[in-house]
Amino acid sequence: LKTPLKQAATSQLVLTERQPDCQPLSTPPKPQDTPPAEPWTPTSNLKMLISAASPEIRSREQRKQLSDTSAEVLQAKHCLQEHLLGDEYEKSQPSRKEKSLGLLCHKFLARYPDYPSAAQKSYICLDEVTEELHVERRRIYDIVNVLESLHMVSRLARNRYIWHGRHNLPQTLQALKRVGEENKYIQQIQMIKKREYEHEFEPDGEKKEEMASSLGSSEQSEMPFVELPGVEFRAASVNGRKYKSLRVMSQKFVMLFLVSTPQIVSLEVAAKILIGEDQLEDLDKSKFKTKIRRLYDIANVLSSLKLIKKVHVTEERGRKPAFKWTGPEVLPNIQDTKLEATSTTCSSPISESIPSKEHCSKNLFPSKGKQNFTRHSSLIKLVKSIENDRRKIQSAPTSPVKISTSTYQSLPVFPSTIAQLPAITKPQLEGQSKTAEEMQMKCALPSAEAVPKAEPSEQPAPSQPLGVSPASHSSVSPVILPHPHSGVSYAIYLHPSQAHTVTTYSPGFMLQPLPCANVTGVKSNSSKVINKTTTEEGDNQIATAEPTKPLAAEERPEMKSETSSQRCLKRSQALQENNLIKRHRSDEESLGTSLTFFPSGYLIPLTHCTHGNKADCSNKEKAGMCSLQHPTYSSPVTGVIPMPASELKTVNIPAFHITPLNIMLSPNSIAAAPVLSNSCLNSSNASSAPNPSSSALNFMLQHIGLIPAGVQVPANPVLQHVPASSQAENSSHSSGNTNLQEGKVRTNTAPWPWWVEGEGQCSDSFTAGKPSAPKEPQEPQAVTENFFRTPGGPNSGFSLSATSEGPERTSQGTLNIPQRKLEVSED
DNA sequence: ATCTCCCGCCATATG
DNA sequence: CATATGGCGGGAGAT
Repeated sequence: LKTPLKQAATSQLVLTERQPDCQPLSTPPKPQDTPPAEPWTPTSNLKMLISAASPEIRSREQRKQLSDTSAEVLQAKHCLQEHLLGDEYEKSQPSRKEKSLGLLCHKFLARYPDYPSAAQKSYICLDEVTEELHVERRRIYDIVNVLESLHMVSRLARNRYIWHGRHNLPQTLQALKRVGEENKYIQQIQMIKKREYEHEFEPDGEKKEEMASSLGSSEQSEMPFVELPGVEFRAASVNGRKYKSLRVMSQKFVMLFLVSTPQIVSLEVAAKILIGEDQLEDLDKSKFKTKIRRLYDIANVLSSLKLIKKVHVTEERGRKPAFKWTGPEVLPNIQDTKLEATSTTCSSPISESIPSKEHCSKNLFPSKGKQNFTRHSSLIKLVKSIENDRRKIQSAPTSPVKISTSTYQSLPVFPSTIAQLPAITKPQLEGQSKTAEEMQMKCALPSAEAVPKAEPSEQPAPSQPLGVSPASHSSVSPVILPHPHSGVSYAIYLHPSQAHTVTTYSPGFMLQPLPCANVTGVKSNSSKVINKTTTEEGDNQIATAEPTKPLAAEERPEMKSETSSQRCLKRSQALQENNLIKRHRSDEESLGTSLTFFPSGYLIPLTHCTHGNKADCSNKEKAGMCSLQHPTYSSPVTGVIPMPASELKTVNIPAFHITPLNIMLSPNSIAAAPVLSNSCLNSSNASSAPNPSSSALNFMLQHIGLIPAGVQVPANPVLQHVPASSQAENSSHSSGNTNLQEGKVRTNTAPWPWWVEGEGQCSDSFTAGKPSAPKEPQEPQAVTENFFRTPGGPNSGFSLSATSEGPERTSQGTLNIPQRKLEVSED
């Protein structure tokens, strides 16, 4: 019986504490029995206590535990008791919530820096984690799987994962968004909603067929895991079809957010769509339930990552659980050109900006032997064309994707959904990029004076198992390693802050297209920035163990932007333009200084340089490449029209710049590091690609040509139309006038993780002040959701436009069906 | 009662 | 074969 359990919990812990040797708690709690090997040291007990008490304390203490004394233990105990007392007489500990995946995930995340520097690659050992976090292994898998879907971690081998942190996030999100668009999720969503709607009226409309057909057509039966250039799944082995669930489900779930306009997705809809993809119209109820369960699991993790937040949408039916995207905005996918630097932080600029197509590569080549997923710039082109073709095909009214069914694990021949190109391996880039100088620069820049902080004790200097790249890393890496959370990472975050000054136009964006350009004086700036950041943090910083945590940085932009967001629009653009110009100059200047961050994925070409002697070759080539690239990426960012090709050529960017970039680029993925040597020539498709530079050029040109003038102005057409939409939440300015619309959104802005909210116990020094903040903004906002936007008729192929163009297009053909009211309430 | 979602059995995959 | 992974769904807290 559970009841006894609860009460006993506390006492149990206490007891256990003093009996190091004895079998822990054999009493009520089952969990205890399980841990066989674990030596129940006072410390471990302490940990438990702490964890029970509050996350913050726990994580903080956890690290320091190395040399605890009995005194400490007692103290901890004390605290715990106090918490208990102060709180509620005993309704405490092992409550279900304390075991929630969300909380667990937080603990997990607390162990690693959001933006680990290249030097601090952390490895995750599941055994350690499970032990330290006191959880069943199974749970960790849940977390890791979701993280994997976001490319925040990747599996190395049994029991081993690498932590990438959020570096890849922007890239991933963009890729996901793109895939989501290609999958026409929007339509699917609308479909479902429409269906519901119809159901209301007609007792049992025979819409089935309609829906079935439409849905069926649009649904992709298969949708392999979306990969990123540098983060493929380790080992082809991992390719089994089983790679379906959590991982993929998670990605799909995220996609839904990214594509839907009010960025709110109800579980119900999500579940239906996800099911739909797996099997046609399966009205299986139990299946639905299961799906929902999984979605909750995923949602919990995503919530911990603060990518989404739980809300409730209230419609006619009643209120349904839903989630709202609170993560970084993802720039509108401008068709293939994806050059925009979506970077959140300068740290990752590079990675994110990699051309979209690349993102989309999937890992479908199971059977094919190892097949390095080396991506060639030349390939990109190819891919692109393929993609286009595919789209066209897909666009066919009927069932586009079906083909791919077989695709699942067979032929590379069929590019199933998106181009599954071998990706340029990030590692490669990394590998080459890592030059001693770079490293040094890096080190220097991020105030080496790390904050004195207890850090993950272990950090087992991993012996790089993998060949090439690792080696290079390691050799160089000795440097930094200050503190995971401190130094290096900071520099990175900072940029974004600067960024918004410039890029204000998109308020909620965490990842602004950063003004990479203006980053010139990194060093000096960095220090400044840091200060800034810290100050700002004060307000709503999460009471995590590490105050310094990057998270703060993320949130920053929002706040700032809020204040002046609107007017900034204009200005920002102007500024951006200026920046652009500046950038060029600065680039030159900064040669010595370095640390110029280049946003874009334009690095791709660089890859080629990989082969041969890293340094020299790369520089030369890079320089060339960069020149080409440079204009390209800049334009998207700024919203300016792409420069003429001629200019592209002319622009010379010193090789140096590149270097820095690279660093940032490849924060992670040691694993990959495929073949450095033959990367260029590599494999299959290479044939079509003559030489890198030329191909790159072509690529570029193509893009330019392809890019319609309108496209580049991301400015979110959607937002304009629907002011209150996604971003409405936090922006005070918007709230006022939004009332014209029908629905209401009650926003209860609570920055805190939901679980933290109610708990008085949590209030530690940190948390104490918190509660107050969240409450204030309870202003109702109006949001109207365009549920039924349909791009053309049911059969009209939206293919071309929709897919490639993104939002704008979609909205054009929009057919607004009765807008429904919906009320979104948080919590 | 409904919403959440933890727990852990057990099928698979991996080594 | 022993383990590591990870579907999956019962069923119990939380509301």
